[in-house]
Amino acid sequence: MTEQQATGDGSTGARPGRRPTMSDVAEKAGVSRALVSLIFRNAPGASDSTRERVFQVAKEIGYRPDTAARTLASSRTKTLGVMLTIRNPFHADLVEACYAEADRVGYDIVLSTTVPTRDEERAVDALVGHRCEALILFGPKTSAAYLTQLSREHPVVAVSRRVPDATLDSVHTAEAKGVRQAVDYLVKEGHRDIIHIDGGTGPGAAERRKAYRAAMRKHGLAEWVRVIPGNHTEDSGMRAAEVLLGEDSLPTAVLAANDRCALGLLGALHKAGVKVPQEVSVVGYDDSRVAMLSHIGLTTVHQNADELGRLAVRTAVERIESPNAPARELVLDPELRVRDTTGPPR
Amino acid sequence: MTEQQATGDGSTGARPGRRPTMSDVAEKAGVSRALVSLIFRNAPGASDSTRERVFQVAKEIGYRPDTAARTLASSRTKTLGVMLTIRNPFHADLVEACYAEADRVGYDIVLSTTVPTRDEERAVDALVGHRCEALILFGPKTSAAYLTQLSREHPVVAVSRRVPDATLDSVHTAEAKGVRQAVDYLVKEGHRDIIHIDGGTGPGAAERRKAYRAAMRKHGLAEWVRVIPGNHTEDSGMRAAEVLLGEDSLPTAVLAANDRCALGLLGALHKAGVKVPQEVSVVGYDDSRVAMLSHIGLTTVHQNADELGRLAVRTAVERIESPNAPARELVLDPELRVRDTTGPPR
DNA sequence: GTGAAAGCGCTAACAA
DNA sequence: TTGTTAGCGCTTTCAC
Repeated sequence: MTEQQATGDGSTGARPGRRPTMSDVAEKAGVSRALVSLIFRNAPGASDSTRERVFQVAKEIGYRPDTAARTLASSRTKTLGVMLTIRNPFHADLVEACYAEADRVGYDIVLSTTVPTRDEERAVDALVGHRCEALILFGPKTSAAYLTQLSREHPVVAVSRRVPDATLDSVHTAEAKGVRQAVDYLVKEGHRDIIHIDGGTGPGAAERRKAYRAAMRKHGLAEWVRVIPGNHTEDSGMRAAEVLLGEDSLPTAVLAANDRCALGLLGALHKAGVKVPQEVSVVGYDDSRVAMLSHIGLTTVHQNADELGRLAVRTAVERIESPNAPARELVLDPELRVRDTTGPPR
Repeated sequence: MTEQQATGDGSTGARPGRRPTMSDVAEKAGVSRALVSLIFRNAPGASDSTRERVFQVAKEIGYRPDTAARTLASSRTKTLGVMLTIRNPFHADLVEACYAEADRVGYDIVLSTTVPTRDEERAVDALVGHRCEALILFGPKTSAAYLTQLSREHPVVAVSRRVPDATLDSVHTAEAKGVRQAVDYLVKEGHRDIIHIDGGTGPGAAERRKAYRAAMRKHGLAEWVRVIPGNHTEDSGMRAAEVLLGEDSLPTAVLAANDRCALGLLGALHKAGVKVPQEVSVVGYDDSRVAMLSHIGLTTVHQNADELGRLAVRTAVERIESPNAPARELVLDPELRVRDTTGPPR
């Protein structure tokens, strides 16, 4: 690393001076503080010309409303809290959809991510601390008990996770249906030795596992059922590949836990010189936009992120408005998207 | 979509009731409010047993400190604001590194992302509204004037973007060095027809473009210089592929704007049946972890995200502590990582 | 449109 | 350890 002084005037301009308040704006614009408040909330009661002048002055002196003060003073924050895992590309798709819908319905969004050093509980605490009016949790892995408790205190919407017997709203895809489509398709192509890499405790994993077993049984393929432990990361795909490559023969098809897992698997297979789909077919799950742009078109079960995000926000807002309405479970249909990583068995 | 009532007790438990405050905790624990405050700030002055009891009670009644009130009351928030683009996988790497370092130095982080419907200015406003003590901006594309103005009002650290003559701190990679390494390597492999897909207004793009031209000239390859317009998304890689595939012959090597661009390019080339690296060599830039796990090992210029994030936080904190110190520019050396998308020309 | 006043839930400083 | 006090910057209500 090299360090150099920037070529500027030798010091940052950042004056530690007092940050401008609403009073400063009011004074400079020659109006009352109440009026400024009203204008910034864009409530009716100020003329257009005054409005404009106030905004102008605010800009000049660099005034920005203080969210903390605003939050504290008003009962409402008009804010939705979203918990996500920043490393998950599918979550990025969801976030974009949430913002779009939140804009439409007049809510702000605050983000809180889990990272290896920051668990879900901390992420949620941050959101609650910011007084979000509802929490939208992307694929929470925490216990059902925790979720239930949380939902007693705040409106909570779980995305991509079913919470059986829940007192909270959830929005997710019909996991079983997606898996069934994938298995049906593979069987139709002629596959029998179809294995599944498990998603562990990841969202939807249990349903997918169960659906895989059921679908295999339905096709009279019970004896071929095999579930390799894993999770929803690229790493688990790579590990699964290691396991498989260490055995006498490869299965003819693999149903990965999700796209990330499939990507890891593909990478490892490629490195080992295994041809996809000629030697092994691989199916993902999610159809996150990044996966779509992967080197090779991944056959995967499409989840409609735009719709999922939109519904999550809509559900959250409706829950805020009617806290006592019955809990709802919104289920979207997935859709198998056949692309280039699948074909007939070798 | 299907909608069903959850199988729970028919209603969310979310009681719209008052949220517990510090006073509630104090009362229930039989101590003073001041003591509770003190305990939650983990300041000295309470016995361990009291501490424990207070936390216990807080948990029971579901109390969480109110960030807004806390922020408003105290002059400091101990919070760093990070602006990112959620769709950018490299930013995910940076965020993780920032959290790790922030934890170490006792700061919180609040995230604000740009999405297609939310520009950088809005993202920054949100951060400032939350009274972040410093702003860390990942690859800001906004004008230098805006950044300069902003840095007059708040400590600002720009990551992955040089701001010439700046009054703000920046942390980035020596772009030119990375590009030079890539071109040197390609030339050594025998390439001459090396083109560059431009990163447009993206962070580092101008430097990379310039360095590409310089490196080509240095090798006496000035007549081969060719820059295709683009940006830092997968899409631009796909578009560039379209352009190239529509011409008489392909270049033998492509230096993509970044990994995402390279990924898009690879996907499109693959679909068109073009073999990489046999027919075309492709080099990315960033070495984001996702790219590493791509189907094929991408040759790319590695930027040390962990170190970049760590330094960004460190710089931000130092700036908060000494607002008038001279602005600094921290430059990390990149490193070419040769993997599987490059080889000798056809 | 103004001006005043109360209060949001907390911090911070003080005296007890 | 306790209570008290005075704000933090804003919203909200009210009379003007």
